[in-house]
Amino acid sequence: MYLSKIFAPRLREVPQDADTVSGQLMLRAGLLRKSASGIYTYLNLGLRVKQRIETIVREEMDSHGAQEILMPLLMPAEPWQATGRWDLYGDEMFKLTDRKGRPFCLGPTHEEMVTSVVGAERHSYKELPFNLYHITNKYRDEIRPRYGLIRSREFVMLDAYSFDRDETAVEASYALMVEAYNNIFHRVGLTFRPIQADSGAIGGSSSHEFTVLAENGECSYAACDACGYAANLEIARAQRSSALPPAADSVTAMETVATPAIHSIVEVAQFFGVDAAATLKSILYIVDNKPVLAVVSGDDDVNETKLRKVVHGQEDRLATDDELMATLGVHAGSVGPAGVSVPVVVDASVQQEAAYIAGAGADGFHVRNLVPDRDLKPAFVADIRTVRAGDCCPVCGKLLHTATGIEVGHTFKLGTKYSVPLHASFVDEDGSEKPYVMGCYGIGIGRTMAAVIEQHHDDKGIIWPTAVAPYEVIVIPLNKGDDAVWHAALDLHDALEKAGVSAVIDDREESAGVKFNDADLLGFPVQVVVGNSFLKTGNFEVTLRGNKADKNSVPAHEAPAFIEDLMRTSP
RNA sequence: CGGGAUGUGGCUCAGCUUGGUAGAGCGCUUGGUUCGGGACUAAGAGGUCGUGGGUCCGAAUCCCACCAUCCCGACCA
Repeated sequence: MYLSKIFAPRLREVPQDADTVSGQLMLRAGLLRKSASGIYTYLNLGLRVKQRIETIVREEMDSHGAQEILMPLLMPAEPWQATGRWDLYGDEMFKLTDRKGRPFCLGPTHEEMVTSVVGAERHSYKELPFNLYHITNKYRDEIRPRYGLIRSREFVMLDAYSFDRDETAVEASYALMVEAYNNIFHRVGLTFRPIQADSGAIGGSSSHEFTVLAENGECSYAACDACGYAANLEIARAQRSSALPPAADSVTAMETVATPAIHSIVEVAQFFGVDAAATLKSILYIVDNKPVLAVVSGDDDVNETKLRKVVHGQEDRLATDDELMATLGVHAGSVGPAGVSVPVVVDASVQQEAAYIAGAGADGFHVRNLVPDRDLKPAFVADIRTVRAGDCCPVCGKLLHTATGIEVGHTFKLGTKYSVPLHASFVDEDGSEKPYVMGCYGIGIGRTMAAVIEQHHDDKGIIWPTAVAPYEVIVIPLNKGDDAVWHAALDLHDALEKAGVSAVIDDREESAGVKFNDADLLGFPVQVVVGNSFLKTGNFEVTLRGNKADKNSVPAHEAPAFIEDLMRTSP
């Protein structure tokens, strides 16, 4: 391919609205153009990468027993209403109506659709298990699209759905998909780790996220290097390791202290001359329209996901100032946990026998010597704190660290959450109809592409892993005016193409510097320079984009074989 | 949804305070010179100044509304 013929307009300057390395590089290298916030056009080079990732995904899916289908993006509302997600998804779902006024949506995912398709037939247990997957666009009207392809409103996703006879059988289907996922992410060149995760809006019993380490990650997790425990911060557990409050003197009663203009935990700790760990933080939440007071150690943060689970809620949010006033008669800053009329959830790491300082439940006052065991009447005592770096691993007790990553894949065990409401059932051995036990498995293709760039770039540009590179080799003839150079370069290019190696030749009238910089920006794994050294010695200069220091001087006739060999032995 | 910012040739931005009819660099076209890490030179093309309205003799500039984009927040008492 002639470089001048590829529609991949490069940008010298960083586009103003790109907020991540991958986003900038995709725009700069001409892989992508933005159409609207969170909506992109894949230009040719970007499409090629996308297709290569999809090919790897298909190969692994097929070899792990899944079969490809294709479901519509535009879906009727009924199945969504049947599972309750029509409302649950809320504004995040792109909804529309047809000319007759019938409601439709642009699918944010496809559980309802596959389950309806499968449920329309009546299978025998003998035909189980089976797994259906497809790769298409998904639509989610994100509150705030961000990070280029990492959080967009239209995105390409693989999703696979397994159908099993029972809870035992689903384990095997799940394991198969986890294996396929591991293979896929290895093959595309990502370093990643599977972490335990919340199942969120999809629902279901357990789930894992496949997370690649990246600064621009949209997901935070805690991990233990000693035993391998890793979990999304939404659900991560830990042994609290920070300072403890002073032990209680059981005789001393709770005492109210005037604390004018003292609001934050930092101010409270300073005022009383204690560590933040000796204070309690009381925060009023509204969970499913009912108030719940969450109480954690002053140096901790409430984990809303955990809180929601404790009280079996669906949605939660912070109470507004007005609600706070109406419910507890106090402003933020003096909210206290003692003697309140709303349900109180106390974090399990709060010391029951210790003396804490907390808000007094009246503006401008705090209390000291609050002993939880004596002074609080919690509805629940449960783990509702967010894990922090420095906490200890819940499994082995070693130090936990936290990091952010990009969630590129997610696997869920769904149970019968969809098969029951959508009446998807099979006939079991005893002749009875039973709902399928389902699993679902998703991979963000565009996100994977972005993650690959996040992990494989330098200050010059992209460094594509060979497995997903839009082209594998770029041939750079310098001195285009010199016929010998040009023809040698073209011969190499043709020989590579004939050998099945995708190659680009930089046929432009540009100075050497421009060609080198563009080659580095575009990031094709192998660069071949045909220039002065060729004129002197007849050799090409072959380098890997990821290791420019190693220059290989290769005789022209040996170059194709050398390059193929080089690609085979490098990532 | 709240707060903030921005919107000017393809890109990055200046001009706006103090209204007088639009600029730079990059990119693009043509010619010449260059030719191993973003060359030089000459000549050129290219702009409804986000949209609509208002003020004014006159608006990119001032005022209002809307739209779009981005950032921050919705994370804490």
